[in-house]
Amino acid sequence: MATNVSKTGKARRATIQDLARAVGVSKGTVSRALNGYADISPETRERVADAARRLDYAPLAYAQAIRTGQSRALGLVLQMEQHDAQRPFLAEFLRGISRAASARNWTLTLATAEGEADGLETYKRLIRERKADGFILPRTQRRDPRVELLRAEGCPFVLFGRTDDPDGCAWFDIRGGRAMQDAVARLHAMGHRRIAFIGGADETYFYASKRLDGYRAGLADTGLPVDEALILRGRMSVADGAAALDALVAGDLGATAVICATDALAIGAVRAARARGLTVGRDLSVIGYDGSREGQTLDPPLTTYAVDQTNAGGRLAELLIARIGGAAPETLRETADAVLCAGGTIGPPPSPDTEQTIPGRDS
Amino acid sequence: MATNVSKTGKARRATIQDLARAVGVSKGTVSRALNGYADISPETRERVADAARRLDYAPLAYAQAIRTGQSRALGLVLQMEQHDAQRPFLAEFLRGISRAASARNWTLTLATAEGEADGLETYKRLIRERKADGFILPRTQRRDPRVELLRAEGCPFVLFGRTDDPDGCAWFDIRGGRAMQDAVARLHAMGHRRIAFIGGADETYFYASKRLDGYRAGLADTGLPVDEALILRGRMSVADGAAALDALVAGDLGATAVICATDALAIGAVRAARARGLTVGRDLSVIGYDGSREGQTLDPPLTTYAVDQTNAGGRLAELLIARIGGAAPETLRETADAVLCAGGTIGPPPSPDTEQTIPGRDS
DNA sequence: ATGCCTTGCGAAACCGGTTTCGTCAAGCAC
DNA sequence: GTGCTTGACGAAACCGGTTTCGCAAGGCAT
Repeated sequence: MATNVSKTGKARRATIQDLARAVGVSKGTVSRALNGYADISPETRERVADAARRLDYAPLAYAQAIRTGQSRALGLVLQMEQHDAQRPFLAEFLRGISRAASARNWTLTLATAEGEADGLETYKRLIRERKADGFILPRTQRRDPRVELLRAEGCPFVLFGRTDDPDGCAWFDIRGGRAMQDAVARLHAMGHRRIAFIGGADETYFYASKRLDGYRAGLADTGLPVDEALILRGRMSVADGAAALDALVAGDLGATAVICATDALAIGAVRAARARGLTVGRDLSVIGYDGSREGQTLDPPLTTYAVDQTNAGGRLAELLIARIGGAAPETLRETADAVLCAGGTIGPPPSPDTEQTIPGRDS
Repeated sequence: MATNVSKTGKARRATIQDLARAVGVSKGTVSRALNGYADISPETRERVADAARRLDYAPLAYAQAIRTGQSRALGLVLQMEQHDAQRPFLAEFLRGISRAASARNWTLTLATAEGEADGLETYKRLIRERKADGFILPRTQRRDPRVELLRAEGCPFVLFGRTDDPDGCAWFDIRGGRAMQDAVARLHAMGHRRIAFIGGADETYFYASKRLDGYRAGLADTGLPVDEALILRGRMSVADGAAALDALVAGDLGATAVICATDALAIGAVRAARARGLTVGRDLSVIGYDGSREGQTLDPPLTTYAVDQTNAGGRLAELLIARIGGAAPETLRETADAVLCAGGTIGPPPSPDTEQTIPGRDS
């Protein structure tokens, strides 16, 4: 009559004791069997595993945590002041993390913060109360106070992006610079010779500076000269993109293509170009970076480099779990490339000169 | 020399034992003092509180959980197939939850699921392993399998929205129907007499049916007849909105205004109207619902009813914590209204008749 | 047969809290 | 002064796991 139903009639979880009784061994043996200790006979291990399946037993992470100090929870703190960029991808990013975490029976603990200072306080609180065993740090800066804090606290973490001082850091990064470089090559191959760049003014973020570097590298690869006048900076909003394009046209610098460090900038550029009566993809080529939904709902859709946020979240979760497990950070560094997402906003340059206007010359 | 620094030199958390020693009482007394038991003298309580502050002591939620069964974690499962609608607001919604939760020293455990079946499995897993003490259910359906599951499991939950059978349910809901009703009244006051409605085809969601009800109620209030031909249904995408507007114009039903159940539909309607050469806000009035960013970046911005997602998340967290604390669900039911967010997409109807075309008659 | 090493498991301590129970001293009524 | 109640706290059990330690049984060499 000993069932796992309490007096209230509600089904009760099986505990490790129940399992031990069912198998006829001590609970210490059950624990060691489930955790892969070597001093358990294969036969006993098998019987324990069977019984666990039958009784639908799973250990409580928080009960384990009290002894092991680990609660199998990944931490993520979203800083809400960074509106624009993070928002569109959030759901996919979370999906990636959550999927990878659940697959290994970890969970995701999420918090939000209102600014940098509040963010740091939030990390401290979560660490002090051990709400997470480690953290994923989105949108890293070149010099990132969060990294310094977590390093000092001895708390495991993984960067989404990179930082200037890689000491003790594990990361997953998308090589945005490489995408910019590829963009230059592509546009050059199409015939463009005056290629402008609209990037972020704020190079405290690692990715912002890397994208500009990539643009420069692309010019170097193709042998095009760097013209600083073709490099425009703004914040990362749509309006900034529009303003930059206006400045570019007003400067009359002969640019036939514009590479934008983000889709938001690119969307602004496309709008401003249209407002001036230019047909994007013919009179002017525009290429973005992000693979945002908004860019794809443009008509024609924006040519851009898409980032797989679900994959990024998943890899970050895996890396962090490994890091918490004790792997050396140096062994936990991965990068991936953004992939070109063909749209309709690039094409050969218009033909002010002879080259492409000679009839019949299409060999 | 007894400090809270371990051999490794890393700062160690103060435990309840440390605190007990510092005050000179037993750890049971400390626990009871901190948890507000009556059998502790005011003086002792004060000394314990002081020492806790000095030692920067906070109990570990998972150590408490092992005895109390509660880990002070709110659960949220996002179902990823519901792309469009949930995504734009996600960050703000999470912010609301997280803020309210942290204020009471709770945390948010987040998981994602790929579909309804996977979602239910996810809830089961989280419940079985007690990863959360209760759940916030976003996007409730009229008959919601999650509600049935949680009810059966005896696990506390709060709905964002409502459901047909309110038994045992706590909720926070935005009265979308009331917004639709208000929209009709407003348009009627401007002079519109033929007001169409573009809504969702799928009335398994409570809110979809409520919005249509609201539209009908608005017509009834103003004495306008219900013309079923003016009620169009689609899924909730931009394309559906465009298709519905096309159908409306093709039907030549004399509609001068369109109320849309979501901003996505409204954006589609605006686009389709423009494609036909209509000036929205003059030739045709369009009004949406959601307060989405996309709607506000239209030019002119969409007139819509905005939902405060941060507040919704916050209220839901509060209600759920109260529910977990044992409050009766009937006492935990709140509603709020969406607020009109004035844009430029509505105006008086165009004047096919004399009324508004008589020159000089602008008294 | 003896001694030694290995294998496999039980017993018990332990993690950091909560809660029950018992007890001692003070206060009060008589 | 005695008996009873009350207030305030300590001791210890407890929650559900993990980990250490010790020991018995069996195998092997001698």
